[in-house]
Amino acid sequence: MDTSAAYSTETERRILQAATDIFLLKGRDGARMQEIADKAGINKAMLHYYFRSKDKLYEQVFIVQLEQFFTGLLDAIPETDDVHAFLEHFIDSYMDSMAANEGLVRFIIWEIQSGAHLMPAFIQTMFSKRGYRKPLFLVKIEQAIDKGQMRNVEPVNFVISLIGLCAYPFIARPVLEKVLGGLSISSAEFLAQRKTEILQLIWNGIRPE
Amino acid sequence: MDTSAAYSTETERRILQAATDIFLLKGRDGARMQEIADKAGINKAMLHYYFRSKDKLYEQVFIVQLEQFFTGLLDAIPETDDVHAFLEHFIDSYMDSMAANEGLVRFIIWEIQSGAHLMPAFIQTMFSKRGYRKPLFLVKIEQAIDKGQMRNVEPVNFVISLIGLCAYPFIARPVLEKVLGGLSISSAEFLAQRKTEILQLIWNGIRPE
DNA sequence: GTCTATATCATGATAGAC
DNA sequence: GTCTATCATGATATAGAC
Repeated sequence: MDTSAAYSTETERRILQAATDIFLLKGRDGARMQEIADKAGINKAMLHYYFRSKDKLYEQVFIVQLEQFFTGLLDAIPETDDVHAFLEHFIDSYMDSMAANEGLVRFIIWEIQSGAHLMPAFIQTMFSKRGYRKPLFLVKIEQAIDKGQMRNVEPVNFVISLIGLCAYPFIARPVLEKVLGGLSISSAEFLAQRKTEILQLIWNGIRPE
Repeated sequence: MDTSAAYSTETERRILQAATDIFLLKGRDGARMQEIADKAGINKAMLHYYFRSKDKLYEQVFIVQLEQFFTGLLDAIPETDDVHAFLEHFIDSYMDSMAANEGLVRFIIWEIQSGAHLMPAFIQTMFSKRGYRKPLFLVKIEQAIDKGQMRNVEPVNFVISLIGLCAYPFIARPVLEKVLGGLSISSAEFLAQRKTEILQLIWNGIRPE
């Protein structure tokens, strides 16, 4: 009776895995149904049998990947009340996550630059799964300001700064690695140095006046 | 005798302008030769007559646009020796430039995410035009450190931070504007607020210990 | 230089036999 | 459910008349 079980046949999982690999590597437009079929070890007709169209297939991949990404981001928000420890842990987790998922970063940027059309629907889904609550991040910042642990920054703007500092090296990776010959963004050396610099910059930057 | 003049016929300029508009709007893959031809007021055959292929046409557009972008970036580096004024002026110019060129930002990000394959050749071109010199930015920072005007940051890492703080809102624009309902990244209000926050964050963040 | 018509090809999608 | 064969479309690119 459980018809939803049919939604996860072995074949279907193989297709989704192959589609994920290809879409993350080549992007929505660059991906070819033939290539996905080959990688999944089936023929094109089966792709359309299981998923109606390329768009539908892409949408499935998108939802799974973004859920994974945001879950990771939320999990990187520690519970501690100490602002310094909070920042240090977040920066550490978030950057490690990006360093380990080059394809996912590229995928998300592609999607954003294409207009982020799937975003609103995705956010709706996340909300209905987790229930709406004010982002923990903003709450933490407001608390820290109230306690006088940091100066009166505009919380949203501050989050943009923090995320930007962490994410930018990965966004610009291809240029940086080409221009600064020999640099590897994901190398332990660069990552460690970058984390330290971000933390120092932020930590000094938000000190109460 | 001046055959190079033939390289800038009215038709050719119309084509380049149309191609620029379309490529910036739709990206390399999304752009259609037919659409470019329509916009230029000619037919497809002429595109291939003047530019051999779509790739060649794209490359021309790419070079012109990137030269424009980097020239703007370099022009945004003021001569002043005062670190605070230097940062303030750079942040101001750079962000205004991005706010006014949404299409160009998207174009560059697309190109970067596709692997930045045209970058090395482009940088070569820039060097041979301007001659190599150590980036003024790095020189300024090293001087400021020597003079004790800022703490001993790693210069390259600092530049990445500064550019990241300025550029990230524009990179993430589609998401930010969708998630934070009503926010307009290019609005005078947001820009002014953001510039102030970046300058304060950076300025506090690099104070000598 | 400019146009029409067409070659050539790749892709997403489907029909229909088994 | 699975396969082969094929359609329909839309793209780049070119041939050839004017």
